[in-house]
Amino acid sequence: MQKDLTLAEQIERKILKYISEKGYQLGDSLPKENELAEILGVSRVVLREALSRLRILGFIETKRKRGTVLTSPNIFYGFKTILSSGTLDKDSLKDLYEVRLMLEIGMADFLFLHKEERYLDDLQRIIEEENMTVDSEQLTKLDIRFHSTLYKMSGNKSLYAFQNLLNTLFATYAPRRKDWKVKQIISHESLLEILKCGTADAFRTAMRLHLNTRFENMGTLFPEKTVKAVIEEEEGEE
Amino acid sequence: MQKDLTLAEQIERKILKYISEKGYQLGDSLPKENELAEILGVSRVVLREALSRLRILGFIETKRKRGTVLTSPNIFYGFKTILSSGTLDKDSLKDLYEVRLMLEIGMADFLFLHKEERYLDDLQRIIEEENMTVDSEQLTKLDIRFHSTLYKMSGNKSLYAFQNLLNTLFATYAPRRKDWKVKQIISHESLLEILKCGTADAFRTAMRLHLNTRFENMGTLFPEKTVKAVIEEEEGEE
DNA sequence: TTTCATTATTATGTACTACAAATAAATTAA
DNA sequence: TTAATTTATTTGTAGTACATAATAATGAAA
Repeated sequence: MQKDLTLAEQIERKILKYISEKGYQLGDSLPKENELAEILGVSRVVLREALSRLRILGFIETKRKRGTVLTSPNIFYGFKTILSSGTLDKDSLKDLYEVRLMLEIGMADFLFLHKEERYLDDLQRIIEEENMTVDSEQLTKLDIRFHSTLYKMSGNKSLYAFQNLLNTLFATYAPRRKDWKVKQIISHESLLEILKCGTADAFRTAMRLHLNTRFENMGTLFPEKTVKAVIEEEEGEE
Repeated sequence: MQKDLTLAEQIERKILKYISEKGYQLGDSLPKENELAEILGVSRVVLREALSRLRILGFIETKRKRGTVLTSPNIFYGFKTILSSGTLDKDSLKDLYEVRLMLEIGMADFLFLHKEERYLDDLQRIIEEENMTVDSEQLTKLDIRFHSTLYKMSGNKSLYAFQNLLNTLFATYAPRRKDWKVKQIISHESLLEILKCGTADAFRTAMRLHLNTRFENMGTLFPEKTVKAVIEEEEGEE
């Protein structure tokens, strides 16, 4: 196999193995660094590098004196760093933009699965606020809140976290056109109406139409897709 | 703000800043560790920890003697580690399972946008192979290939990489029921037919029906959703 | 001169030690 | 009992030394 792993990377896995073997739960504390280093048979420097890697993935949190405690790994931890580093290439940016559109259209079934009064009320309130303002900036905020509420309503926590990341990303990278509100075919009211007494299938169609401006803008937002998506084989190897 | 960042984390950002300021391109080499440590005014240990963090995110690759070279950050690098660590909690697993369903239904528009003969031919070939076997394992492989081809056809490279990860994940965590093939309402043939001369809207509906077994199985695959998705505010802070 | 094997160089990888800093816990004072 | 202070402990940072591996340089043989 590929044994060109650095020691720190090997230790990283060993720690994960150690955690699962010992049956540690979330919130539990690991042995202190000196002990763990001895247990795993490496220097503290290497151990710390391994711990650092686990920390960036959200597996652990460390505090002085308190030690190393297990936390729920946050899938989007590294994701966030990359997004905020500004080094994301145009293609990846466009990819993410597309993914968001897919998700909003594809989440319909789960919205109906987790439909609750409180969410519908929230949406209703947002719509009412929208009808009371003409301020472009305010409308944008309300629009984000509307869609954000949908993500929350989907009952998918990971998805919600993901969406929050993308919101901040596209707020800077993909600003809206001035006329986005005017050109929308399907309004938020219509979407809410379907949510209340329609079907998932109808919602998908409506959402697709609602997002028409986003689809249209894609060409101008991400003009030069140079690499024509020649996807080479990178099947999931261990 | 939150200045409780460890020095290594600060240096991590400083390095990213340094890279962009110096105008380094992909493939370029960074100064060697000793120099960079001096430039940034920290010890080599801290620098190495920062570099390690960047390496896990895919920003850099390091090799003995050759040094540190810039690489394209892989969004799913950390993702992969978490998935393969086996420490992902049930809820997150279910979340990802759901996300995949959303994506397959929501990708319709992009399939029609990037429709090409070669993809349709690929799909056709897979279907023919399916019709020639009754082996359950073989059919599963072909099913994965069919859907994988769709992801590729979406023209979204990131999405395709993501899907490959999920494939390996759910192959172990969410095995199929014996009768999955029998109970499918919409066949691969039908999907292909719609791709050839249908609409995105029709494809969405068809795909939703095609995935009906997946939707049904979700309850049995992920029984105890303990935490009732009480999503606390974690808006995208910097 | 070309080719191959050997040696030297160099940058990363690992280890050890020492001390700084922060904070939970213990202790003392009010 | 409560608040302030000290103590002990654990992570965070730094410096140094050496191991290891990959490249570059050297030299011998064809």
